[in-house]
Amino acid sequence: MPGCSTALTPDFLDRYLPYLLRKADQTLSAPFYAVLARAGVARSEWRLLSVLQDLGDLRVADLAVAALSPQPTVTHALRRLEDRGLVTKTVDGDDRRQRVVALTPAGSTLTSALIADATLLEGEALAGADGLEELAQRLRGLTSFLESLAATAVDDEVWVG
Amino acid sequence: MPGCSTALTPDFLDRYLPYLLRKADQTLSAPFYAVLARAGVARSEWRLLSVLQDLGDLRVADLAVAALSPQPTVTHALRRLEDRGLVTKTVDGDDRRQRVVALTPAGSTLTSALIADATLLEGEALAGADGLEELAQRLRGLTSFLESLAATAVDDEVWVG
DNA sequence: TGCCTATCCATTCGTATGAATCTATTCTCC
DNA sequence: GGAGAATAGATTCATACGAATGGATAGGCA
Repeated sequence: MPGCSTALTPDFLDRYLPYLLRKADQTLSAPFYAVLARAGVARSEWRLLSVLQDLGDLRVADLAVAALSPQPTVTHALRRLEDRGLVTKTVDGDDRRQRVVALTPAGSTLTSALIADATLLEGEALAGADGLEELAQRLRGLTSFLESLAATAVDDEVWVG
Repeated sequence: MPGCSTALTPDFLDRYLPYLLRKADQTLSAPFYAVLARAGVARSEWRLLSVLQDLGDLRVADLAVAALSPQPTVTHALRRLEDRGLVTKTVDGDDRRQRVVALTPAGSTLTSALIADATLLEGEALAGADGLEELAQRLRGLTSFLESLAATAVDDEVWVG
């Protein structure tokens, strides 16, 4: 008999934080993904647009970090957004390797509308849920805790290996 | 001058729960993704394997729901896993449209090892962080809250539209 | 200055993805 | 029991993805 019908690791997922985080994200984001589809904006593109609107002009590398995306994915998405006239890329004056990415007025208008929709939908979905600010605070805290660990680990590598 | 150098929606992302959830997930999961890459297991495949190990044999549709993946993505990934001898698909006796997916012994062994690694890495990363059980509890609560809302909305559609 | 290394971003290229669609099977109701 | 609706999952196909790599520029050092 190939296969085992009994779970050998019961409740692993229910305690595994990445699974819980992803599930909460998907459940919460699902309605907004429909908005994005109607606007013809891919999720990877939305991440770039929202970061640019939030943080202002950025270099490609910083954009990749902030948008939680690999750099080639960012470059590909930027080309699509540039073709649609939503962003511009200009060579940095000081360091000509760098490209500064900026929203165009059209891009900013579209992104503002999307952010408004996202905020509205999030508000609707979370109306009645409590302790959200604390949840957000815990998530920020967890992430910065993990990032500081990673930074330490990198330093160790430099010293040891 | 195309582009606006000032952020028009400052701190949107820092308050937007899906962004915080995704960022926490990626930061926490990064080390394990390296393990997966070494094992030659794609993330979409890992999600299927871990669900099967956790919940036991499942139909394709249930697997898609539990793995948070679209059904065609699941079917594609299952073919790859079947080719590698890690899962089997058998036609259900009662309803011959349904396929029951099960881990093979090899699949179960591999998945157990991956889950052990995931658990270990998670433990290392989170050592020193506190309030994790409460965070997990809040995430489970948030997700089930959102799911119950969605169920209500669907019911409303049935009654109204 | 000239060379070596590091960094930034673009490009290549094979693979994964998922919306739309199709086939097979089951259910419903007359 | 037969027609039509509903459901499970496979397939198609255009596109996105991202690991690996390349080309261009900058920085460090003899």
